[in-house]
Amino acid sequence: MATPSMEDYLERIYKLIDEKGYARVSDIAEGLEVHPSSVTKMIQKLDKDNYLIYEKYRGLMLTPKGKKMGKRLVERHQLLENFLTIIGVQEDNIYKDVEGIEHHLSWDSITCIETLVEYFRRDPGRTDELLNVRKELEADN
Amino acid sequence: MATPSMEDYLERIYKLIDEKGYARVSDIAEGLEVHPSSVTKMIQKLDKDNYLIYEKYRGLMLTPKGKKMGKRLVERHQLLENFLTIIGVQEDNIYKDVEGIEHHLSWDSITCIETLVEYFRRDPGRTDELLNVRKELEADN
DNA sequence: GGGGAAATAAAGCAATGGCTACGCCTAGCA
DNA sequence: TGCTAGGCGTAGCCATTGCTTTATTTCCCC
Ligand SMILES: [Mn+2]
Ligand SMILES: [Mn+2]
Ligand SMILES: [Mn+2]
Ligand SMILES: [Mn+2]
Repeated sequence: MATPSMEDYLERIYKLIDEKGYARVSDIAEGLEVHPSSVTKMIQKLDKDNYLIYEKYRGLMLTPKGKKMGKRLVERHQLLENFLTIIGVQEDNIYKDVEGIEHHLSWDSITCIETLVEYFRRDPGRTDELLNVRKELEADN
Repeated sequence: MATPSMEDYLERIYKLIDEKGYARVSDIAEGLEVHPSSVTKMIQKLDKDNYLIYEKYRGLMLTPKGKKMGKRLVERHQLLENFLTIIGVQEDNIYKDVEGIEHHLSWDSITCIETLVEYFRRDPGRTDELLNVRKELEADN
């Protein structure tokens, strides 16, 4: 099982490879706001757990396992951002909240949230009605 | 700011006082599945942070701050359980997921989830429609 | 007053993951 | 082709968190 931090690294690495074709230590470090030496250490851990193949000074390649997991992690993060956006959470809170909760939800829960997001996507009227509920609750207090 | 573990202790303490009128070290320990010495230590920390007033061998009393926070924590936990239940997460996953995410959501997010739960509560037809979306998605794959 | 249960203190441990300092590699330029 | 700057890696260290073990203290009730 990957720790929260391992997931954050893997997520970032997958995204970098997806967008730029490669993931350098310095880019990972910058993205996660840690020092490069921390990245090297974590990469070695991810290698040991077979998420990627690492060659010193040569870069890294995600294994099938790492690719699959990375993809899921990136999608999960995006899904949760969408979810919080839909239910009306303030922009400035979303990223931090997602960074926190993403590591603590079962895949069962993720699937259910996916369904929920799709539910609101299919009929924008539903979002309007949700907003109405919100307004009523605010008026009440 | 309280750490996740501090929140878990405070939540449990509030609940015990609410249900039995008092919170003994051994009950707290049992509920959280830790040793009594761990409880004593954490109680001292909570005392230092003014969530409660602690007298050795005499028990503890929540301060207004502690009461207020404890109440919010218990309600937050319950809300999140309701939320996951509504969207169709399996019983067996709910407790663990809630235990994890509850510490990582802003109060803004909590409020929005409250609204969402109320949205489904007001019209059970909405839950049915959500279930329909789910079935369609399942049929698709 | 004594026995036993409950609570506390002290010490230490393990996991995690960050940082600093310094040394090593290599791409790319001179 | 050799140098070197900057990227990368290693080693050692530290902070945090929260738990355990063990030993001692206190309380309560007989
Ligand atoms: Mn994260
Ligand atoms: Mn993320
Ligand atoms: Mn919890
Ligand atoms: Mn809880």
